[in-house]
Amino acid sequence: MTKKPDRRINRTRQALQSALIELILEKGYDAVSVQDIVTRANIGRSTFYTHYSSRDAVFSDSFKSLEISLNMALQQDLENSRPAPSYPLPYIELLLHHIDKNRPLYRALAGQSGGALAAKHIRKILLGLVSRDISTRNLGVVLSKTTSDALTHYLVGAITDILTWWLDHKTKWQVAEVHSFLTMMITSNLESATKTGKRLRP
Amino acid sequence: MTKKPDRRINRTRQALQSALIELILEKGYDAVSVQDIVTRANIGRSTFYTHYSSRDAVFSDSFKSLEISLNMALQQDLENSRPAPSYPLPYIELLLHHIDKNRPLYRALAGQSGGALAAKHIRKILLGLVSRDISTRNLGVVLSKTTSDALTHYLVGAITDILTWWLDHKTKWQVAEVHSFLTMMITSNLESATKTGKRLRP
Amino acid sequence: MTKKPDRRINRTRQALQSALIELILEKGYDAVSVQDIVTRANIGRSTFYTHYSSRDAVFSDSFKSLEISLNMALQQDLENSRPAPSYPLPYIELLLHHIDKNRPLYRALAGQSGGALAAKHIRKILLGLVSRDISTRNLGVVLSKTTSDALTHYLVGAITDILTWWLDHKTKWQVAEVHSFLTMMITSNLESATKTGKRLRP
Amino acid sequence: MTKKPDRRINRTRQALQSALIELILEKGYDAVSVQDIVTRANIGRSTFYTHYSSRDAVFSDSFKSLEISLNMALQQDLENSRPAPSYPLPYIELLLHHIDKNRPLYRALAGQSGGALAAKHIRKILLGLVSRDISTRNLGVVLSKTTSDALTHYLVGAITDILTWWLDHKTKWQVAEVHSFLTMMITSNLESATKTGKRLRP
DNA sequence: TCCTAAGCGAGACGGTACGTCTTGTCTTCCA
DNA sequence: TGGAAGACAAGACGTACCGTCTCGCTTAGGA
Repeated sequence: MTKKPDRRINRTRQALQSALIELILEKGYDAVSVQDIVTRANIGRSTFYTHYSSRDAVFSDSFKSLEISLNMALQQDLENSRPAPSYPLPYIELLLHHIDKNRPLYRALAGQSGGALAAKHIRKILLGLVSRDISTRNLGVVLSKTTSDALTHYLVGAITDILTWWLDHKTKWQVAEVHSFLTMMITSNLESATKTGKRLRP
Repeated sequence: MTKKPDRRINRTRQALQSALIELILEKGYDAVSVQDIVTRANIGRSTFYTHYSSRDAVFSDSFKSLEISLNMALQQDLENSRPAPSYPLPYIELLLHHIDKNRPLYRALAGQSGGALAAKHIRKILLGLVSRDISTRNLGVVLSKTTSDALTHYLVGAITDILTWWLDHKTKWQVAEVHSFLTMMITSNLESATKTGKRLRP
Repeated sequence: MTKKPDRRINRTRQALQSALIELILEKGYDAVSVQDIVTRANIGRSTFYTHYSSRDAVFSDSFKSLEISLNMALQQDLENSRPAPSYPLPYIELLLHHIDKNRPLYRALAGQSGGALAAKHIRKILLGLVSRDISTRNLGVVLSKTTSDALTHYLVGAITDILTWWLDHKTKWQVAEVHSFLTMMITSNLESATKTGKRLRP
Repeated sequence: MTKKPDRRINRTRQALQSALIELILEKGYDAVSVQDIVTRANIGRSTFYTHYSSRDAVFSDSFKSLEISLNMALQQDLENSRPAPSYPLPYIELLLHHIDKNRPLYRALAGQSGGALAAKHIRKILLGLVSRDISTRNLGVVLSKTTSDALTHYLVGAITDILTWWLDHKTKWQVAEVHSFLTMMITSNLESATKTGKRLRP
């Protein structure tokens, strides 16, 4: 028999996450201490530790909600575009819009340990999506496991760096332009990999 | 008239750098404290701070020697391959060998704040080299400044992620295979960018 | 509504004070560092600083208990001896006994910065008592404010130096003998001041 | 064969002493470090330790010159007033003038460890003078050794405290008034001691 | 509706590491 | 080659966080 959870718990976690985000925007991730968070959230120090093991855990939890909604949207998008996606990686656009909307937060994270954490999460999401994409396209048939792994990492690295670069140069390009650029580049990589794979395994 | 520097200074810095590297290999970057370093190096705490402002500064200094020697080698390589480099980014191979040789160190850095620092340095070096490469190939003529910037970051991100990935999967590929894969991918990106550039600016 | 104080606080302060006294007796005041105290007391360094601002503050606090009990005893004594104290400064005897009992501690303080601190406290106590005594005797009526101030400091200085001298020469005199000597000297000063005062203000 | 002392030595010591005095006047004794002194004096750190063992040693050395000149003056004064000094302790006046002239320095020392040092020196001088004075007056004949010791410390303590008190209350009394007050008090103590001594040893 | 378990704030506590400061020794370089 | 300059080892200082803990108060949810 599962007990009904105390509803205060979510209130507390929400308060901590909000406080953290506020503080990141104010001072940057690295300057935020656990003490800062609990003070801002009007939460006792020990209460913090009953919910989270560290500042990073709060951040990851905050991120998880983004992660879930993003994943859901991407999933949706992926299914809609079947069976023939006219261009590769349709979910990239979603990601671009997500970053565009949360630019102040991502800017406050940039170059700090929170940035690395966020990048890790995004990379993880992308890795899953890109690798599935590559399988779907039957590139796996013509590529060895290692090669398709490498291809995946190549693309993920390229995309995340473009995102990071774009984060600090919004003025230069709109979402559409970044998207178009990435589409072009990724397409060329996919084609090149296909050709080479075919040549190697006729 | 500049004063002759006390030769003890270099001895001290060398001792600190060696101690740091040793400790990174033993415990991982994040677990190494300033006190650990000075204890291992038999250096007084205050002496540490007369030479470096932080642990990261020691690490960056250690890295600088690598950076210089790498840059020199790359420079050399670049000049030798003129006027017609048969394949793009000849210096990539050097980088791969460098990482292959220092694999234990890079592994100890991976995922820790030292890893981010190292990645930052390598990224900086690559950014310089790749952007110069792109100019040399006269892609600058057919590409807008922003597009060639994006291309540069695309390639740099792709390369660094491949390096990171390879760092943890040595068994899969030898240097030659990584090099060949990168050459293929980068070539396709460069060609694609050229074509698109030409189409846009006939 | 006043908050109930955490009872751990007194435990901690008591531990710090005891540790300090122990260490003074072992090494002398000046050789005792904050680190020594917290190590001996099994107290965290930061906890020390939440309670006291320095080693001297701990010592002053230790002293305060003596101060209070001494003052209370002196007060008591003063009231009992009314209305006609047969000899001046009856509380001196108490002070002599106090020092006699704590001789090892005072010896360990002598000549060190703790000695100066202790002397300052005792001087302060004496200043209060002597100046009140002088007022009580109506010397204030015949003496100007400045003269009675000077008289107070004259007597306080004389008494404290006798105490210090006696501290290192216990063998020579017992409490009774010091007391009798001081009574004689002080009496002569009080009489002389009275006469002179009367002569000046008939 | 005694070596001719290097003239530079005195120059160096003089520089260190002057620097110390300057710094005491600027920041107070306790805030002055060895590094401060050598920096101000334009002297190398090791050179400092060639000449003095500590900051206090420099101060004592500075003081010694005062001490010598004071002692000489006192000696002179003592001889002139023979065989029948009309009032006790003629040298007190000299001391008062000395303090009056160096008031800024003594104020900067007050309450700090330098103050204790200075007081120690002055006390030592006074002890010598007072004890000789008491012998001269043949009080030694009527008083036991211990009693005359006690009398000496009683007077010395009283005088030094009056000096300290006066240091911070210049406005109240001029040298003459302090001198007259001390004469009165001391006289009464000497007479009282003589009477008691005679009564005890008829 | 009460009452009991839990969530919670407050903050004391033992620790660890920090960067600064001062001391006294020891090495290097220069005149 | 002797002494000034200053690099160095040592270690205390006061600060900032950390993660654990103890303590009462409040409050939600089941009896």
